[in-house]
Amino acid sequence: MSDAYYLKLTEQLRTLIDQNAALWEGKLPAERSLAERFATTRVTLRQALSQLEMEGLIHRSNRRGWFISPARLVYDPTRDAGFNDYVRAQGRQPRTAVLKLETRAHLPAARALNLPDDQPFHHIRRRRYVDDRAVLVESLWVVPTCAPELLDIYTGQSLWGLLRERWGHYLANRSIRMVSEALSPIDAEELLVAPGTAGLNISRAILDDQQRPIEFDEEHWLHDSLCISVELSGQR
Amino acid sequence: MSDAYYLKLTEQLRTLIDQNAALWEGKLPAERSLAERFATTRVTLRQALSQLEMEGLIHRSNRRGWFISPARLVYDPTRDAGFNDYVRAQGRQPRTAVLKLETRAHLPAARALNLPDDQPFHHIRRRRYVDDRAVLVESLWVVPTCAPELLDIYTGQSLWGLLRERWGHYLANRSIRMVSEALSPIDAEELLVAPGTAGLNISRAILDDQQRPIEFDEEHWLHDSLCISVELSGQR
DNA sequence: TCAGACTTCTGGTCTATACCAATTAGCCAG
DNA sequence: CTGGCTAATTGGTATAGACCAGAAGTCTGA
Repeated sequence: MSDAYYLKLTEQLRTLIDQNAALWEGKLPAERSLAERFATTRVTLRQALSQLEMEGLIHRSNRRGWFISPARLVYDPTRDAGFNDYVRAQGRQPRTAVLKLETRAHLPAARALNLPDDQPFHHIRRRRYVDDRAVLVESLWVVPTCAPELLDIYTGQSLWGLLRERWGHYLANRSIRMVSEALSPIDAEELLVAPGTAGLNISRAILDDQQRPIEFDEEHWLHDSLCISVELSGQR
Repeated sequence: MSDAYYLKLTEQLRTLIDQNAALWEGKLPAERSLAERFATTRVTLRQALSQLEMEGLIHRSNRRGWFISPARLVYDPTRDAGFNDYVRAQGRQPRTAVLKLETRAHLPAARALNLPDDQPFHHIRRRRYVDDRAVLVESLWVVPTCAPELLDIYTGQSLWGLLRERWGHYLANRSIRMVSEALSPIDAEELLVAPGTAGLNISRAILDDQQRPIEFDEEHWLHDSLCISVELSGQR
């Protein structure tokens, strides 16, 4: 049972990776050569690699091979510090690419904000990077009356900052949901990973201090690239 | 690329499961019979099943086969409502089994609470069930001076309730961390699943209102059995 | 020097098969 | 009906080999 070869292989690979991380510059040797080195099949080798992938030690990019995963980004979804700020605060390099700007209806957003099913939203879709690795894609659905000219002026900055400073919205009530998932083919492609890769879905519904709906957003993270951290003090 | 057969198979299985959920009483047919039905190999069939497993639609128990996963439990790790309470509030049946009671040092707990490495703790290890399915194992590490006779009187009730009511502790400062993981062989065995199954690690360090360390705990959940939900309002 | 075509390498997918060990189902005796 | 043994079933693991398409590296000609 627990004497399965692929589990031993997993351990051997783990130490091998530790030792040669610098030498390999973050990229593992080809599967075929690793399989040969351990005198096994690619199938079994891949089973072991998948274990390490689930642990978050390594990951693969498209068809380019296996890479050693960098340290996880620490992220507090309850704070509205901008992505750029807290990535830099951890000594990493953030980047954002805007993938889509449009206005249309979206059922999950409508449901989450208690609006009619055909309610239109300003939709922003963007991909975020840490040190040039794409780690998440997200879709933001903003109630148009809260930010009328949003799509004309948006160029990749912090949306919550805009909502607060330009339109004076007070993002008072946030309802946050986190679920592990398998990335959809669409999300996976935008993140340059295989469809079905493990991910984490974080979505928020945001209302102002008078319970008026403002925004709904949905983030799809690579599971190995973040560590969620929440600090609570005082009340209750 | 996206025309892979196992992805189509995944979709076919998804609808097949939807249709026959009641008929099968929660347990899928044998892999060999499913593979035959779809005229493919067990290898490919298992690849498709693994996809659905990652999505959280199905799961497997030990060597007993594939089962349809029940709805996720909604869980707010920032509240200290007892497990039993919120499981019942969702119309499910909770159960707890105490696996171990001991006093010893534990490095991660000491680190998290800023105590010396050799600091001893009262250690409680328990397994929790929802509707008779084991969904998590957890270890609690309590500073002995905060609850001297804990191990003598503990019989499976709410630990936080005890700390509050019996010893008058005010659990004011909580630092929570959530990370996806692959379940260790030990955790996996205690949950009756295969080693390396996808899981979610939730750990908390708890201090009182004067920053005195009280407790550290670490939960290992099956990834498909929970939906984390946090509600925030007002401040900031 | 450089863009573009060609070749090689490599990961992604799939088939076919086999053995083991744990679970389950069936059978039999008490 | 029950307890225990046996046999069939089934999931977990592993081998060996194959093809494809994308990525990377190489060569060529302008």
